[in-house]
Amino acid sequence: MSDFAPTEARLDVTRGKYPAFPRAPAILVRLIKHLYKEIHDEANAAMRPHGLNHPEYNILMMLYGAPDNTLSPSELAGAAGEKSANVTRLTTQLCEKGYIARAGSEDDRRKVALSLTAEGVALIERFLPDIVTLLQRQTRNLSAGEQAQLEGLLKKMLVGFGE
Amino acid sequence: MSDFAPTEARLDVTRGKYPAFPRAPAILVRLIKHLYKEIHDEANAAMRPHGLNHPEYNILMMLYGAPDNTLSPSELAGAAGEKSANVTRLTTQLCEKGYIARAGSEDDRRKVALSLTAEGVALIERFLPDIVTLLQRQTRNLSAGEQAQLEGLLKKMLVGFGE
DNA sequence: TATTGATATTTCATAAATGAATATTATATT
DNA sequence: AATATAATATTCATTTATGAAATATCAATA
Repeated sequence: MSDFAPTEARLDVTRGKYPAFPRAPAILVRLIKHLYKEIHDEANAAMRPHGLNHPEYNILMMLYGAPDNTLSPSELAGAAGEKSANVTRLTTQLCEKGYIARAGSEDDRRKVALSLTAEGVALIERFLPDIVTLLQRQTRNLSAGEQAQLEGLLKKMLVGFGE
Repeated sequence: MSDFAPTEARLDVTRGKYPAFPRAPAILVRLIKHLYKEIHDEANAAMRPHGLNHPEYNILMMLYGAPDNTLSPSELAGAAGEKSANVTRLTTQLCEKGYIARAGSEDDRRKVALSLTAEGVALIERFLPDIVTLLQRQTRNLSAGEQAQLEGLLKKMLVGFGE
């Protein structure tokens, strides 16, 4: 599932009817959407054998990337790109599975500290080989230089949001 | 919401613990995810005044881009990047709202033809100005050349999926 | 022509995500 | 200090999305 030609053809039809429709931005947005869906689906499939889905994987990885394996729900929401209500649900699930732990924060009693448990870390290190394989497959068509270039352009685009 | 520095910091922590984690691919995937979430949220917000959400918008636009404003559910699923079960639900909703119509196909009676109604076309042309504005804002940090470059790299990456 | 296998779509039960409202604590202002 | 404002998390009702199974049709072939 990676033929983008039909998408371009549809865009041409659209522009025939509505010439103001901006070709390049529309294509970019559609490409990002398609890539994300693929990433999401493949990550879901890769994580299923481990009893997780893509968003849960992400939550765990954000905590794994925190210096002390701990983040607050709002930090986690920003890091994982999830809405806070969803973070509550996801972390509750992960707590029930024993991979993370909840604790109140002392300095700011509004905050909650979400930390990986030893089991959580063990799980992560068990599935990471699969993820490494997946990431490398998903980017195998791009050279190192192209990856760097793409990274720069995506970052630049991202800055334009929410301002 | 567009500061990507914390993401990179987290990736460094991750790589400190698990050096095999590939930096560039991981960053790319996270960037795409963040961009998609922003695109999704902003499109949802932009479409709300028109009584639609982002996936419904997409369905309509895929039909608008079809030569005769008609596609089958499976074509629509591929075009919009939605699962077929979801396409059934979305198109049922849009039918109920009067924007698209369902008809059986004569040559292949398994197929269903989904077509924009006149109302559907009118709706699209009512909201398109908002979308044009949105698309231009979302890509305003990229020059035309950069947009073309980004398009090329994303397409190249997309080819790597599902093979 | 039966039979087998593939394709197209929908149904259904379940899971996942959202927006709005709420409760609680912190911070700023007067 | 009292009050208003902002930030943090959660709850809840609703919407949206998923995977697996079911239904119907077509296409090939034995």
